[in-house]
Amino acid sequence: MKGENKQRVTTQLQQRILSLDLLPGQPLDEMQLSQLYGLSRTPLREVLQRLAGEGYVTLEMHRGAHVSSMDLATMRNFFQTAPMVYAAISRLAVEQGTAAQLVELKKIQQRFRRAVEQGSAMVMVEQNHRLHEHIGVMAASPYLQPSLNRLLIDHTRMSHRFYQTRSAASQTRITEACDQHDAIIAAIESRSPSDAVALTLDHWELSRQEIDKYVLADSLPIDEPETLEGVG
Amino acid sequence: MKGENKQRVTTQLQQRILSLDLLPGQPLDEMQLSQLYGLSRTPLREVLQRLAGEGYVTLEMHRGAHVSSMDLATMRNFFQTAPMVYAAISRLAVEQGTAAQLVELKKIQQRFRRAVEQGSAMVMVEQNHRLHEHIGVMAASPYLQPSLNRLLIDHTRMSHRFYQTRSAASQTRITEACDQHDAIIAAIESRSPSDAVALTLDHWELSRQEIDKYVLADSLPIDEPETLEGVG
DNA sequence: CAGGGTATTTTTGTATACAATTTGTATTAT
DNA sequence: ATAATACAAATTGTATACAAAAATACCCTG
Repeated sequence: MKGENKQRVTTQLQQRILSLDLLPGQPLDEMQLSQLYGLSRTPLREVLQRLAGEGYVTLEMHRGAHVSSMDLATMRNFFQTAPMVYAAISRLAVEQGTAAQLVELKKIQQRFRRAVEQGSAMVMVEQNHRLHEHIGVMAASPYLQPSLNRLLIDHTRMSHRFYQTRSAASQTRITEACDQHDAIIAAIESRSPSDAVALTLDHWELSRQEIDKYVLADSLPIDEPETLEGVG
Repeated sequence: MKGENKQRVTTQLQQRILSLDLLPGQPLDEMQLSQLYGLSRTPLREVLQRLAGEGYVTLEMHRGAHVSSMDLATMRNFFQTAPMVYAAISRLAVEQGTAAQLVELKKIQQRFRRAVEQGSAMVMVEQNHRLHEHIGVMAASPYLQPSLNRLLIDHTRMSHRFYQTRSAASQTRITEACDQHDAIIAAIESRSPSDAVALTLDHWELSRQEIDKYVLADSLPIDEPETLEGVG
């Protein structure tokens, strides 16, 4: 089982980037990483190429790999794009998701809620990411998923502040977000696309309010619940 | 300039896949490709990893690379996703595109129109792809672009039939599509997002009608012109 | 003659060695 | 003292050689 090593390193690097252990813009030394993970440079470079394709890192000719940065221009774009994609993904998840996937989704939400109760920010960030990523899997859209995943990379990296609960108010917001997860899951289970979309947008708004303090931007027109529904 | 070789091979493989010279599902032999392009296996594998990240090929453990396939399930998904993403990209292109990019866009359209006049299907397919890809670049959205590019890969591969002009009717449709390009460009130039979106959806409908003969599916609710505009 | 299992061949995955490019530094000339 | 250039060090890109896994062919057995 030597081949699975590469997948392990890929996952680990993804997590280190999402957890801000590797900061945006930080250069990644091939030699250093290869001996850290006990892998030679050849497969490690392939991992980096893959991560570049997924948006975690950027590669420049003869200049190596850097953790993808988050400048203000891209963050503005983030606010314009996220609600539309999230809403579409939620709708598709309702329509395409399987029962088995719903079970898995509930498991992730359980882990998230436990983390909330224990106040462990790191686990919250991770499980929140997994939850939304899994909704993306349920949507089963090879076309939208890459955009969702790119959004989630930056959303998760920005969300660290959200879960750094210092005040009672932020604790309330976290609990609210957790309840929203349950509501979204219920909407998916009851096969109600419009509910899922509306709840997803609520969830987005809550998250947005926190981050908005740093960057302001208008959203694109997004999924409008009851127009064009089943017209074709 | 040995480093540019890799980029050349990447571009060439992309084009061979888009032109159906390499068919969906077709296995890609590393050794064969490497000596065809005069590149050793190491960089060629990195090219394949990159192409996998972009959706051109799929990689399986110990089983090599295959050209991405197009089954019915994903095609249904294609019809659900494409109009929404295309509309959003057009809107962003209006808002974000620069003057220089508009000049380049017109150049591509010129090449496309010339191909239409000369009836060279292959060039039409290629330039049509470039045109929509360039609108994606103008949108300057690192989040939506990967989805657009994945859509365009399959859209271009499906569009070959569209440009195989046998009847006078299909010739008419091609001319109409060409005129729609001009209209979209004009909308971008006059900075009218709603026009650009409406025209893009018209353009999509024309393309869709051709492909619809093979797969039928309803679209997601898509960009609704004047709702929620500048509310936040 | 058919089926299963083993050996052979082919193909993929990895490591190491080498070449080329970039970056940092020191020296020199103005 | 500062700027420019040449030189040195480090890092990335590529090729080749080797190891492991899968596909195939072959042989043996029933």
